[in-house]
Amino acid sequence: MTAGDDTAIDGATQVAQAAALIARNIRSGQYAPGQKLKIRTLVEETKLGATPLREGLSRLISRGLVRATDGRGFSVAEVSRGDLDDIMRTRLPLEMDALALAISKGNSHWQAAVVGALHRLMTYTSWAPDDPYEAALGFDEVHKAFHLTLVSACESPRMLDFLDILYDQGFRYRHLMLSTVEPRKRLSDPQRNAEHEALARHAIDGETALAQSVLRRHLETFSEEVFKARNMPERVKSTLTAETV
Amino acid sequence: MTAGDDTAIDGATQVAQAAALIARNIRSGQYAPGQKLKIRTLVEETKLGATPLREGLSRLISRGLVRATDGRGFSVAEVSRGDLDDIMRTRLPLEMDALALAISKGNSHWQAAVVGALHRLMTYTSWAPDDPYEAALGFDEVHKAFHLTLVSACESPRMLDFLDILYDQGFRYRHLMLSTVEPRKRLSDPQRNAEHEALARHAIDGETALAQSVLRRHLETFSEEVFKARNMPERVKSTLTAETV
DNA sequence: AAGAAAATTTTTATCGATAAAATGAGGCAT
DNA sequence: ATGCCTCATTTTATCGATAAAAATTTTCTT
Repeated sequence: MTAGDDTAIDGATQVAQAAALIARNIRSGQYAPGQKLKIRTLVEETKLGATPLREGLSRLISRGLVRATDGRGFSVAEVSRGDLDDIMRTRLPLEMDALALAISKGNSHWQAAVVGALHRLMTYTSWAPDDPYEAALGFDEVHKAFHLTLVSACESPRMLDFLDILYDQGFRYRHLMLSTVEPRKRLSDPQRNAEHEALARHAIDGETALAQSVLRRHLETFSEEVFKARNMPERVKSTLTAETV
Repeated sequence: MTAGDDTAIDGATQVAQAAALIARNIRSGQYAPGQKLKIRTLVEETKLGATPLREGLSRLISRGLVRATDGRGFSVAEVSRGDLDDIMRTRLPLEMDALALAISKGNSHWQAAVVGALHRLMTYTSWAPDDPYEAALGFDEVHKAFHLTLVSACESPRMLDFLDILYDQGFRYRHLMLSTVEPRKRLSDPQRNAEHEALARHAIDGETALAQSVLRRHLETFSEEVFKARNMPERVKSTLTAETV
């Protein structure tokens, strides 16, 4: 229950520490969706000052993890079925395109990296930490690393950046799901694993169309996966209404 | 030359004002690429406090307009030919997909909005302000509004958000170009206008494939357009190197 | 006169205090 | 009770000051 574990990412400035810490606590579900983030409370939890904390929070806004309402502070971004669908729908064209680019531009160094990332992902359960919370966090990292490595050769900083943001947003849902299902089991879903393997193989073989079709299925089924495990509101507050335009 | 015009976006909090003001000055080229943004100077230019300014700057980081280096402050994001290519390359899959979605989901209300936005864009020169700087800024708004309206019916807040970010980043290049070429003329390029018209028509007619192919050409030629007008470094500093992954 | 070291000036990052705004709790008339 | 107003409390947003870190200039040594 202690939200701010003092495993502070030190060396960096306090603002960076604050942003990293808060981001991690949001991704991991430590800070619940919708929860208010009062600076006073945060100052006590973390040993950071109020000013750096505000700034750290500000930096997380356009990463979609934090919401700021003028005059009434910060809060954790909400979650909903529709929101997860939106994340995956946005990932789809970006990641499909980045994958195609990566396959066409990737050299042997990239191929080696993909093989390595896949290996770490497949064998994760064997070297994961015992603590289930830490294990889940570690899995996220390995899983994210795999997908990012796969597209890393696309040579587009922006696509990689956007994808990074979308992964971070998506991982919250996995954690919410994991909190009900037995962790160990979920971590090594044979179906998903097979997809990861196929994805890596096709990519390395230069089979763009095949790789893309696996990726598409992989992304399209994710929403279902998560929500058959846990019930969640279909819609939530005003996050998704039209005033965005 | 006075960077901080006091036409402050008031009502909102100082942080919001700061972010809006700085964003505008960066987009318009008022703040040059690479230029250092010292808070002390900004405090004098704008009538805002140091704390809100820092926070405002922080919020612009993940929008790609500002860069922060731990311990040595903020600076305006660099520009380069490669960077503009990256912006357009990232826009391509996102906007193509959003367009297809919008066409399939758009109702008559959306169609009306598209017609309206197109009309404002085509007739802009006739009602644009006399001051060339203001005129260029106004054109950006109308142009951005057209493209956003076109995809607005896609029902994906994230795609719209990402596209918004990419437009903002791209507009800097248009302004850099405009600073050498005679403004009036560039604003009503018949070639681009024809493309905008075709785009709108196909979209409204439900001709997804046609609309997409026009959009693709429209995006792919933009980089060339800009750089044949003004010379620019092919690459710049370390913005595009591989350490992003 | 060149280069290293020291001293000075800027500039950044952070703190603690405070005004302004929002929230919540009683009290009071209907 | 129900709705409305006032007052107390919490919380936010902002300021001014300061320690720490960088950049710049000066001084010293050879």
